[in-house]
Amino acid sequence: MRPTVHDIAAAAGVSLATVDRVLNQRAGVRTVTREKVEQAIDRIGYVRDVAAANLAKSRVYPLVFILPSGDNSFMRGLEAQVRAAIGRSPVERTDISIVTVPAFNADALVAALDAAREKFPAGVAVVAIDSPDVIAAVDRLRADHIPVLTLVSDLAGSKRDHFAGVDNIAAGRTAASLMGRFLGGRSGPVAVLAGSMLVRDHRERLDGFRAVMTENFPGHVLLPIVEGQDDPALVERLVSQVLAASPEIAGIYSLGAGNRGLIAALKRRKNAAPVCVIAHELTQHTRAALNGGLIDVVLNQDAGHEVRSAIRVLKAKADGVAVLGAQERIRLEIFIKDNLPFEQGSNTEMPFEQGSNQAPEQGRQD
Amino acid sequence: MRPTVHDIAAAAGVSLATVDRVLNQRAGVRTVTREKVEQAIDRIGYVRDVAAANLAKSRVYPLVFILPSGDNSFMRGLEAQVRAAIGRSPVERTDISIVTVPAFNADALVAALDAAREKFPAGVAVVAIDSPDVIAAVDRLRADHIPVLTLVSDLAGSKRDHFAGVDNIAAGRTAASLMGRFLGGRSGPVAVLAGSMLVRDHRERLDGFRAVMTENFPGHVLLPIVEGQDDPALVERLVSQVLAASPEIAGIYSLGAGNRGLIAALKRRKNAAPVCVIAHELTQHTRAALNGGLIDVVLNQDAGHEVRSAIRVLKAKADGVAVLGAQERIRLEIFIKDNLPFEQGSNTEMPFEQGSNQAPEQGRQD
DNA sequence: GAAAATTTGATGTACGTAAATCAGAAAATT
DNA sequence: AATTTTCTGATTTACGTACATCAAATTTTC
Repeated sequence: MRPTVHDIAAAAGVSLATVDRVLNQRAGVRTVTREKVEQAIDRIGYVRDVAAANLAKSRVYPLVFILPSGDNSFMRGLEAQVRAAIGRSPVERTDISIVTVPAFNADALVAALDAAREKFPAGVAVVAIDSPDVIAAVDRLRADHIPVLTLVSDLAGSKRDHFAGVDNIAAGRTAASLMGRFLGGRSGPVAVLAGSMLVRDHRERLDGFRAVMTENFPGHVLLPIVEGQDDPALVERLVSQVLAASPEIAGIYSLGAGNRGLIAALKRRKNAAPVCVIAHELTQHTRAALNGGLIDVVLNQDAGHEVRSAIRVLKAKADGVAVLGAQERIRLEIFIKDNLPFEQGSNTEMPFEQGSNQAPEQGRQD
Repeated sequence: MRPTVHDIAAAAGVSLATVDRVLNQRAGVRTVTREKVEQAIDRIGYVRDVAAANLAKSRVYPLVFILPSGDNSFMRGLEAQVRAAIGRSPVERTDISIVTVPAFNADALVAALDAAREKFPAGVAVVAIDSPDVIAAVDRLRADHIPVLTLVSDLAGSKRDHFAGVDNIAAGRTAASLMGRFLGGRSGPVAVLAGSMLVRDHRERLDGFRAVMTENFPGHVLLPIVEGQDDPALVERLVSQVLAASPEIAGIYSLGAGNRGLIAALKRRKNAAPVCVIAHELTQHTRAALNGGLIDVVLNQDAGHEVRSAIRVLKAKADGVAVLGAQERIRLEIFIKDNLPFEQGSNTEMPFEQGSNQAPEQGRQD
């Protein structure tokens, strides 16, 4: 049997009330007594039963998610995952609010972070823009002991507690490596399409891509970076211009969003030499393009996993408990036509029949 | 506030005791009363507080993991992950026992399954061998209402509740697609190295690989399948023979284990034409070979994720509650030299200081 | 060495559910 | 209508922790 607070009391030779004072750092315990209790705690290997503690506290975790607004399938998918988490709130004891701010606007983000701070939430998750003002705003939250987690794009130099997102340098390197090998002997320049150099994830992807291309595939010239602001309409115009200007183009690496525009531009480009296209984030559009052969590789981060991980980590940070590092690693998923997962509709297995504890007869629908 | 059993009682106009009888399907409730209660339950949207219920029940989940024994890095890694889960037992309320049986031995597996059944565990996870006897043994467990989960290799035709593993047909297809594209213009036959055709995961990988190779890359002849029994020593002998017999070989797909032997054989093969090598499972050996350029791609399934998912699913099945399908999808990870994750040592972030609920000062070591 | 301040103990209630007991009410059977 | 059987209500204890209150013991201060 796992030791309880009573066992601590007995082991330390003190009363339950004193154990409670130590465990929950209440005042009024002499240092000697506190040490006696703490020694007993790790002597008998006590670990607080978080479930029971939360029950007693009627603990809820008010969390704030700050996401960019705008017409961006990936971010809207991310928001949908947060909404799905809101649906699980009663079970997970969370109270999640979503705040959207204009994309690539540091001032708006700072305002949102400061507004969140006023409400003293148990944690804040934010898709960060890399700027000193944003770093300062994040550090203000941390100064108030509010855990902060960066989502998708990190914020180096800040005091944020955790980053839930992929290794974007590795993503860029992977894209370059696959691009180079897929192109094989073919020659021709390669275009890189980004959203904005203001966000760290885009910069890191570019750095990784450029490093591997210049080192391992110097035969392919990199065309000047195109910044499409993650906006499908703008992306389409810009890509069309690039394709017209460089008809001998061999590859395109789209490291940001707005791929709808990229795909539209590619579709209008008939009877020309094949282009190797690598894009980020699996959406209905990139999925269709992958199946249709317009895109060769999609690099993806699972938004659902990111959101669930973010919530787990923020709750753990709020409670001051450790997180399982391996579990919270966000994988860079590589999709080609052949390993596309089925589109998931309703994604629960074996719906729960209220009030039934019976083992189900069967349930095989993976 | 989330509704409780008391709210059900009030809403249905019955007593708490009756609500309890309905919720836990105890005898002695008239059908009309039961229906009245059930209607009240979904009218007010009651969801059982699993944490409180487990607390009241002092519930523990005895689980059995049946794994193949033998000198196989992947399986030993899987076992290590189960042991790690045993370390978390007090927190997760599990009581896990590990049973190892000789690999590719259906009779031994059946015996282990039947032995597990005697102990009436809350769930059984098994790395399945595809055979009618094993299917029958699994179905005997299910007949006793014991949830069964197949791990790594599935068991079609059985009544198993869930499969925790990757889509192996997609894995084979992915390997073929990458192989074909990496080979580019180069010609030459491709060798396939398997463990045994007795396990379904190996067969499915082969099927997927073969399908894409013959359809999209008919220029490459597939050499006869080599079965190395996942045994490094045997694999080394067999691969050396193949390399000697077909010096013009262009690619090798190792879809099973025992890659230590493959790597050793490749190392001994000096100054010959480059071979594109795709292998499964990231171990210290394949990782080193990937970094060293001996292997081009490693397809992987995260053993830690598989084990944690298996435990979550078995607990859910034992309680008859729904599982989050998306969360339990085991990803096929594709590793090339450029996206190898850092080797994880101790994998917890911010060790918990006993008895402290304080927010930590900082913690940035991703 | 007495008063004041601090520390400790004892005890009770609460969180939401499970499980048991026993008395009483309502049905079904004769 | 009386009896048996089945169903329902009321109440209590428990799980492990949090939190509050008040009394008693100990230490500190003057």
